[in-house]
Amino acid sequence: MPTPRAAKQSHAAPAPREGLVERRRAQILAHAIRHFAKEGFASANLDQVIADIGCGKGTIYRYFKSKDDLFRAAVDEVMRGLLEATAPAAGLDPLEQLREAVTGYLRYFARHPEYVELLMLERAEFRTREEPTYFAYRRTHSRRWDATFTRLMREGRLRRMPVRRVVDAVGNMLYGVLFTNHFSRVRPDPARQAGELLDVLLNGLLAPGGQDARAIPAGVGRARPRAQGRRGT
Amino acid sequence: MPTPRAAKQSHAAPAPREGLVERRRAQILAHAIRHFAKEGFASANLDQVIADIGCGKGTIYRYFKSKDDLFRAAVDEVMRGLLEATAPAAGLDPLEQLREAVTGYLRYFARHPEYVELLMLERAEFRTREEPTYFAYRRTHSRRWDATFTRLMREGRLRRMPVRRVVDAVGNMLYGVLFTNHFSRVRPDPARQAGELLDVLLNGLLAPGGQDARAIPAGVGRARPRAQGRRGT
Amino acid sequence: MPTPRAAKQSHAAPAPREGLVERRRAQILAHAIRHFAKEGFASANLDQVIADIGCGKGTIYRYFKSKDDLFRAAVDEVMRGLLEATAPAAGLDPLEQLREAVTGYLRYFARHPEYVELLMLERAEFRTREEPTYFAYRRTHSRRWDATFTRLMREGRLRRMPVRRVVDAVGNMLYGVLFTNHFSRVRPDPARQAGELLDVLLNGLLAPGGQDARAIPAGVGRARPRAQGRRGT
Amino acid sequence: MPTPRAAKQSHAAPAPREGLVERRRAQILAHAIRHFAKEGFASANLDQVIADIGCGKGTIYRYFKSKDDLFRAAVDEVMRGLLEATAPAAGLDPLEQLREAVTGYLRYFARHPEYVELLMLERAEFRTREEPTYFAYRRTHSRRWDATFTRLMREGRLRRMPVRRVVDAVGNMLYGVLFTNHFSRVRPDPARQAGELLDVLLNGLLAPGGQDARAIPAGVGRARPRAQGRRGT
DNA sequence: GATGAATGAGTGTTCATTCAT
DNA sequence: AATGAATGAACACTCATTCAT
Repeated sequence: MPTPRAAKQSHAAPAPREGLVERRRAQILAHAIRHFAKEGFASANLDQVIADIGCGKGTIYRYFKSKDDLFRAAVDEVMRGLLEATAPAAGLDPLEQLREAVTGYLRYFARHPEYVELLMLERAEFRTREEPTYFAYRRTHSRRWDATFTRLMREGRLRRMPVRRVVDAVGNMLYGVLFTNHFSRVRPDPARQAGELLDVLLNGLLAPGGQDARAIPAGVGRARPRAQGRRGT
Repeated sequence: MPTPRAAKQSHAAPAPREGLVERRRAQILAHAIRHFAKEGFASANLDQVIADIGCGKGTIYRYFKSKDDLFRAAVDEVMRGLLEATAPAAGLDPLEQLREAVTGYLRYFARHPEYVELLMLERAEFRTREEPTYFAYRRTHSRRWDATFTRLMREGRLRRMPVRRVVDAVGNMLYGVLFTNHFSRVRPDPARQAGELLDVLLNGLLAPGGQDARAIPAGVGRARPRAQGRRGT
Repeated sequence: MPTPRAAKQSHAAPAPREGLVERRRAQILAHAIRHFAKEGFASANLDQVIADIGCGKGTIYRYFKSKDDLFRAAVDEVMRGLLEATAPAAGLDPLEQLREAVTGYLRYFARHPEYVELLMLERAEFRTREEPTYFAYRRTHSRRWDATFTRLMREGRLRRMPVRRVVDAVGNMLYGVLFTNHFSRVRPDPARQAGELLDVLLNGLLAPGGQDARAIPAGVGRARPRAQGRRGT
Repeated sequence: MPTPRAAKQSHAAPAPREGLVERRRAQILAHAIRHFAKEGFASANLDQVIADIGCGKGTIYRYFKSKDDLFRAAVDEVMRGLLEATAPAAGLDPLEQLREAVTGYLRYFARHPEYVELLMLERAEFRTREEPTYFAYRRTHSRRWDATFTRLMREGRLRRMPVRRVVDAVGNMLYGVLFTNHFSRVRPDPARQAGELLDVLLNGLLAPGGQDARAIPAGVGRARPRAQGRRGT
């Protein structure tokens, strides 16, 4: 008993079910991410990807213009997820918001270790691209926090310093933690690690009221007597 | 009495110019680093490298077993330099030593921006290797600081916390700064940046004596109501 | 009811021309045999092969995994033909069967002189392989004759001796003739040569009833007084 | 106390001991034979040869013009030995002489299995050469036997047939045995095998006085009614 | 829409040979 | 005579991309 739509698939089926195209794309993307993460960009073989998916070679090229394109889409997908995972929760105290975002960030990569690989790969492979997606993302995204931190300084809760420095401090720390976690075997709990990390960042390493406080680093950068050699490079 | 070196040759004299081999190796390495940094590992073309050097193709293979081997040697070279650049200066106060090391680190990569590329490339290309050279270096190298930080804590100059956390905090921050510097156009002065960076790390972001001090982050990690399960993807 | 093959394709039709793949494979094989025979394995250049065929380089690799693989396939092809050419004709007297097989063998290589080259090449190039294809073929194939010769002995038509010796005598003679024919300029008629060859093998070289018959060789192998030098080997 | 010849070796020693050059040549040749036999011509690596010998790369080229030249010399060396091993013993009955020569042939290759490899390699590699050394050797060498066999026929001890056929029969059988021995695991005693082999060759396979004697093969070659099919290749 | 056979540019690597010392 | 650093021609193999069916 043919359905009404049966006739039109007589010898070539144009989208039998709605959303099939979207699902195909997502399927390809998922497999591609796995392969890229595992093999690296150059070593990843599209033949293996299609073998995994079980489709023909040409099919991938219906959805993505090229291997590069596919890779970019994969990275974008990762970033989209990261943006979602670090979206500030409304209605919370700013510092709580920050803690949530940091936790979200750590949890995101803890759940998808292969995404860390993608981040590295992107930079390694697309040297021509002006700026890696991750840093583009970070630059854009971090603006969300500028106002927050500025306000906290005005309220006297944060020390006064260029707001960029605050944002970068958090961003850099997170980026470093990302890879340290990835390469070490330990898989710390994201929430706990977010707490420890923010504890250091907010309160600093020095003992409170100690002799060094506000002393040593303040001296830094004053005189630099040592010769720098050929500055250039 | 013949010259000391006369005896070792039975009746023939190869007698290559002394140090020629070492210089060749260094020359190849330098050119290779430049090319890898600029093109990436996979895209780097050995034909171009030899064209630059002005030697035959086989020559490279006299000094390095393969392209991989050449790349590894390049990374090792970078690490050797980094170790040298961050060697703790004797006779300084520990925190001054730290400041010197951080400055050395930043200055090293400020002078050789292409080395940052190498670091990324290594991770991207040699996914089979258990641990990237940089992290192997860092793990080994950071032990040098364990004793120092432990003592500072005992003396009450640093807050008491697991020493690993301190070391990682510095390492992660540096690693993050490395890439942020690299991808942003700004090229801050290493000594100044070391100072700012340590200021944040040592003193923290919070205003001294403020309401938040030792409060917010402490609360972190207490309750984690959300289910962690392995959420799927 | 759709055509029988309609069901197997969901909604797309690759539908390659039937037999195209097989013909391609055969075409490549034929050209490869010619090239290998003419140039030898190591010197044979796949670029020239594809130039002859008129296809792209990758095409060969769709059908054969490597140059080695291609060569092996070429030798196998030769052996397949040889097996066919020497298949015993049913219903003939055993000695007539033998004559037919020998003729078939000689005719096969007389028609395809380049196949002799392949046989030599295989041995020369694949020293790691336990046993050359030709000898593997011969070992297997010669079993077909064991029963025949055994019966002939039992019937008193052949002299009693280990059946292996008979089979080997024929096989060795044929192998020798193969190369002698190949390297000398004469191209004797296969049927005539088979007759001459079997005449010698069956009747022997000695004059009938002569003084030497069953005498000289019988003495062989009795005492071996001469020193063998270092036996080793 | 310097010898009179001491002065001339002041800084380069031209042939300190007489015969050193010859010994060097022989040494290189011996190592080369081993390597060629083991690896094949194309795969044999001169670097390994010199490593084995313990001399410099250039040295080989002082003694042999090229790799080809070295290989040819190696084969010639093998043939020289074979000629020696099969030299007819004077004062023996011709059939005894033959038996001795055959035994010598088999013993030679039994002692030096790798020489068999060389024979194959020569043919495989030097396809341009008109005639392989082995067959050139055989052609020349076999003339030694023409007179002998002719005389035996005249004396009625051998059946009358073209003398070439006799010589070839022996030569082909030997060549075949050579490889059969080489590829099978059995290592028969040369003298015994020579006896068995000559027994078959001289007395034939047929039972004496049997029905088949002088019958079957005689009919061979008469009419060849069978169609040859597509003659070409 | 889907397929997979065909393509060919691109490149790492080998190794016989040369020659300055 | 001997050495071994340098050379560069040669070649198998890969894989992203295309397109006829």
